[in-house]
This record gives sequence, structure tokens and C-alpha cells, in this order.
Amino acid sequence: MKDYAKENRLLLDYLKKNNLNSTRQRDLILKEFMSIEDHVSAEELFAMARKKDPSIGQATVFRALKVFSEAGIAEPVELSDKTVRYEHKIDHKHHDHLVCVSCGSIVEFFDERIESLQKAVCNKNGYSINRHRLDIFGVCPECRKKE
Amino acid sequence: MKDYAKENRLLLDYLKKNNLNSTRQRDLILKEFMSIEDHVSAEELFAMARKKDPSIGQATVFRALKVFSEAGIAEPVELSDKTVRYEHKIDHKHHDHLVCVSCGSIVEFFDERIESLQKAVCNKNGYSINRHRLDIFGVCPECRKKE
DNA sequence: TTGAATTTGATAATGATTATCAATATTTGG
DNA sequence: CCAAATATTGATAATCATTATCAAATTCAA
Repeated sequence: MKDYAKENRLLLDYLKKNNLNSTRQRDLILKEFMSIEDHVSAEELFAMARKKDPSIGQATVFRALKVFSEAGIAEPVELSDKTVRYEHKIDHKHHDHLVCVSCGSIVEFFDERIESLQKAVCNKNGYSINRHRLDIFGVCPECRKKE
Repeated sequence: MKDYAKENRLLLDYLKKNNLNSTRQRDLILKEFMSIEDHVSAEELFAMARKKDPSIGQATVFRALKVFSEAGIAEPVELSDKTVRYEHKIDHKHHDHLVCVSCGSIVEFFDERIESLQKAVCNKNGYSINRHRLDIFGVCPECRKKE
């Protein structure tokens, strides 16, 4: 069981700063979100939360994920399909994605040289850098074996 | 006026190979698509095509863009908003995008070193590489000046 | 505790895209 | 060139993820 004291504190701080309330539902959804490491969609998280509290509404999960993102706890990513997925942002350094187009599995990677080359591109063009995303789509070793 | 003989030939070849028909609508939509260099959405292209032929249907534009993509003429890209945009693929080498989050303008760039580092990441992880996308979001020089 | 402000859950609405289907157009073998 | 076979079109309904709406319930701050 992962500890998520830091996320809890961040959430409380964010809520207080923005005159938002701390609620049972938001707490539960955060706990569920922190309980898995995978990239999770709102729908999947809704299914998980519902097991713990069948009365929870789907819209509440969407709203909670938006709050988590604004609080810096979650990071939305859009990969292969058309649904947004969320990953942990705390103690989870920036990374890019290697996505298997066959089985959908995701490997995270980080390459300092790619990062600095990106910054160089921004500088050369006079852009300030805000964020970036690099997704590589291919076939993972396991799926290649099967083919 | 850009010449698009190559695209026309590619389309005809693709249609023939797949037992598809060459139609007035597909020709018109291709012509309109080739007439602009920007990243265009189905809706924008629909508006353009409709000016030339008011009877054209929206679904036909979506279908044509799918055919163009399969024929290797167009390339779908998903940038900031949630609509898919299409860019020219012929005589338009692979590139990545620098997107201004303020005005939405797009600069294309290409860095051979980034490309080869990506290939290295794939090799290291045993992935075959299929395609990739790298989008950098920031603020362009013009918008920075205004701030 | 209480009342003002926020949140919730259910449901309707949205917006881009895809599916359906009858009517029309294109192809192709003769 | 013609006619049957096949593919395409346009209109419209359906999808699907997400957002908006709103009355009822909850939370907070004094």
C-alpha cells in the first residue's frame, strides 16, 4: 500500500486556497487513484471507486480528476485511444511514453539529451517552453515474438 | 496554385487497388485540401468544399480524409484541441510541432539528433518503431512580446 | 448550530466522429 | 454503349467521452 500523505496535503492546501471543500468523495477518489500505478481513465477510476461506495456518481470522478490535476497531483495524458488517462505527478519525474500498438502496454522512459535538444529548439525559435509530450508508438518485444 | 499531380496519382492508385471509385466529391475535396498548407480540420475543409459545391455532405469529407490518410496523402495530427487536423504528407518531410498555447500558431521543426535518440530508446527497449509524435507547447515570440 | 457556499448525483447536453440506409453514381463485362 | 453489380453519397441517427444543469445534500466558518 503506497503512502500518499504528500498528495493529501497538496489536495488540502489546494482546496483551502481555492475555497473548495474537502469531501468524502474526493478523499475516496484520491485514495483509489493513488492505489494504482498505471495510467488510469476516469471510467476505470469510477469503477474502482464505485466498488467502495456504490452511491458515487460518474461526474464526481471527472470533477475530482480535474481538481487533482489543478492541484498538481495528477497529470492528464492522451495516448492511443481517445480517452484521457491520468498518471501520478508527485515523486514521479517527467517522462515520455513508449506505447505498444498491439497490446497497449506502456513503458515510460526519460532521456536527458532529448530534453535538452527540445529546449534548444525552443530557444532557437524564440518560444518559451511550457510543456511537451513525446510518444513513440511501436510493437513491444513480447508482441513481436508472437508475430 | 500548388500542383498536386502526385497526390492525384496516389489517390487513383489507392482507389484502384482497393476497388474504390473515383468520384467528383473526392476529387473536389482533394483539390481543396491541397490548396492550403495549414493543418486543417474536417470541419474547415467541409466549409471550403461546400463553397465550391453546396450539395456536398459533411460525412463525405470525413470519409475522404480517411481515404487520403490511407493512401498516404494526408497525415492526421492531434494537437491542442480535441479535433483531428490533417496535414500534407507528400513532399512534406516528417517533422514535429512547436505549438503556441496563446495564439495557436504552429511551427514545424525537425532535429535529426532527436530522431536518432528516439530510435535508440526503441532499440534499448526492444520495441520496433512505428511512428512517433513530439509536440512542444509554449508561447511564441510574438505573444511573449504582448505580455 | 446555522446559514451561506460548495458539492453531489442524476441526467441532459455537447461536439466530434462514425454508422445506417435509401437513393444515386460509377465501373465493368459483354 | 448498356445494364447489372458494386460503391458512394447525403441526411440523419447513433456513439462516446466529457461537460453543463440543477435540485437536494453536505461542508464550512462564525
